[in-house]
Amino acid sequence: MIKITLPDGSIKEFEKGTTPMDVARSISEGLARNVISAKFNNETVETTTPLNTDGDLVLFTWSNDEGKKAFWHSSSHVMAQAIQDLYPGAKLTIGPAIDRGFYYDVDFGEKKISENDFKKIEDRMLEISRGKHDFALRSVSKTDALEFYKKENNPFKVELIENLTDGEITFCDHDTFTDLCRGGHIPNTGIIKAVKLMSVAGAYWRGDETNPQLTRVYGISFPKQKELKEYLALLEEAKKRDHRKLGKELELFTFSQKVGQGLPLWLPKGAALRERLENFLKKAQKKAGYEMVVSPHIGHKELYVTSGHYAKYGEDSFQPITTPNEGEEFLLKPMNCPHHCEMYNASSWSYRDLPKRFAEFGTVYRYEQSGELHGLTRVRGFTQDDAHIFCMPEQLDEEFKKVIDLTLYVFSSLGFDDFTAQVSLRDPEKKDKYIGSDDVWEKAESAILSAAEEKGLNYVIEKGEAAFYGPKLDFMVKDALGRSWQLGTIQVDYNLPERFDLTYKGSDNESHRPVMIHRAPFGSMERFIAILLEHTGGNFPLWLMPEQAIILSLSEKYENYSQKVLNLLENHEIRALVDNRNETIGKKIREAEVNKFPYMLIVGEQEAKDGTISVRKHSEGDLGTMKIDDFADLINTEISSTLKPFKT
RNA sequence: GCCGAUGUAGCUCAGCUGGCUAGAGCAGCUGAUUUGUAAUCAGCAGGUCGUGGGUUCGAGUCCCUCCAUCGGCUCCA
Repeated sequence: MIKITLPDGSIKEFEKGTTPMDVARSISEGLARNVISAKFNNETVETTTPLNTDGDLVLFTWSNDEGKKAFWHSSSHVMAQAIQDLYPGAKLTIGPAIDRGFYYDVDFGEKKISENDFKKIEDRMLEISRGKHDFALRSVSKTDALEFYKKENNPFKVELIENLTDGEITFCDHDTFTDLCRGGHIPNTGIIKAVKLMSVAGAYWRGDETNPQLTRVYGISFPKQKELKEYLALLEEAKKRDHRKLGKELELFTFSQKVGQGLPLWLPKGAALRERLENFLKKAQKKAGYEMVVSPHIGHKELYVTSGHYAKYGEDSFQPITTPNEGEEFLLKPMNCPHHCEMYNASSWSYRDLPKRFAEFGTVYRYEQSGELHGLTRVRGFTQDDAHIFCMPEQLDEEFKKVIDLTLYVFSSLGFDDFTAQVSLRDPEKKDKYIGSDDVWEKAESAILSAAEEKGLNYVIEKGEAAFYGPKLDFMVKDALGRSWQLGTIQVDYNLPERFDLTYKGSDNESHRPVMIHRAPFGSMERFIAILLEHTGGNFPLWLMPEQAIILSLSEKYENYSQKVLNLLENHEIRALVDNRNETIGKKIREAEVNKFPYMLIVGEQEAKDGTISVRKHSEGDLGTMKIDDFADLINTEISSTLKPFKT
């Protein structure tokens, strides 16, 4: 007999060789019907894996992430089988589950696959599913595994197997199909009731650009048709929050083919919104001891040779501008740090002067690959809310933590509570990608980790994601479609101070090297506003809204009174405008709702007589009649509930 | 940059297998109406169908180039 501990702490005894499915059945028939995967002693097992020791067992259903993962992973096997049936000679590579669905990377040879092929693959998948084939995992020796795929003439699987250890290789069979697989399947294909292929894309073998490109087929599947419909409806909803669509509708920004791709044009409303965000941060930064600086949009090539950026990115940048007479080379500024280093070098500093915090809303230009550009989230010209802190090594910890506080303040003021902190360290396997000594990197990395730890951040560690000059702490936020974007960033840098020979005089009257922190709480104005748009659906916090209210006159007769109301609102520093068009009040309200005005103030005969306004709140409706002063109080209360002053 | 898709009026879209002067709604303009909480009515105007080339008696429609956009990959100082 073995003892199985369930998540609720209860312990049950079973015969040796019992399976997770048996355990489920012993609890209830309902659970047995719904269980689709399991973990035993924290390792993924099949529902049919015999259990031979005591241990902790967790059963998963569709409602768990692990259950979905097994479901989608199994679905990718089914898709692979369908593809092999329909396209003999197609070579399979890898096919994992992802956050939303699954994909399989396939080498189709000469054959091109497009969306037109989806229907028949989906149909074949459903046909396989209906066969209710069991998934069965079995061990194979390395020799047999290699022989299997050599016979299939599949170099990709052969390469994968060659990197595996003999004795740990498993194949998974279902129906007539066999795949190299480490496990984690649903009991049988029958519970896959709905499938949809989403898109095809090119993807490089093993993620390496120099490798052959494979065709990646994305799909998603569900245990019920209804859930697929709901998922597709959800995607449609998400499209409505797309910042590119909202930005156009709300007249915040635009792009022009003539101006050039990836170069956003900020329209009056968007520019005003940006300015409010900038002023908000400037105010907090002032309190936190930052000083504003300004640097030019181009810089001498030597500047970037010194910083090391030229060696790293020179070839892939916008190419230098050459002066006509002297032949000197200038680069469009791709980052502000070298400029700020030279500003630091303009004076000599004592340890008493540090930390020195130079801040700048610096517009930079980077030659991003054309296929990478994406609305406002990935552009070629953008403005960083940049600052560089020059401090003594012993001040690093405290300064770093202060920057975390500032970033958290920015995020909470704008309602971002669902971010992930990511500590990006260097890839220890590829040290040549980075500059600086091991010693310096270790210091910087441990400084970040301890600060993140001390601030109680819920963080993940990503190796190989560091900048070439130092590790960083990034604040990641998802867009409407669930894609993750880096917003705020804080980076520790021992390298630029070295390269620019930055010094300060210590209390010992000796010259010392300061440490540098690069930081941008928004990241860039462009990306931040884009993600904010997607999170709020265009209903920004009231303090940020381009217009906070619109005065709707009942007819042109009340033009004078509308104007008077507008003046009063301006006295209260409320941003408003008047809609005095010759249209019905119904139409004016509808348009104001569509355009997301937070408050609609309706004025007619009654209001003009009483000196009041009729207040309607966006998407909520009529709030009744009130005095202007009361409305101003309402606005100010709402603003102060989200926008609190920064406390150092 | 690579793989796949898309590009018709300011916006959202229709235009079947190539065939008269390319359509609609919204927005715009003009006029009527002077309005009480999500679209008043009528009229007018607006497009060299992304670009350049080709096939054809004839191209928005078929083929190729380039540009831009969308979904991914790679990249992201």
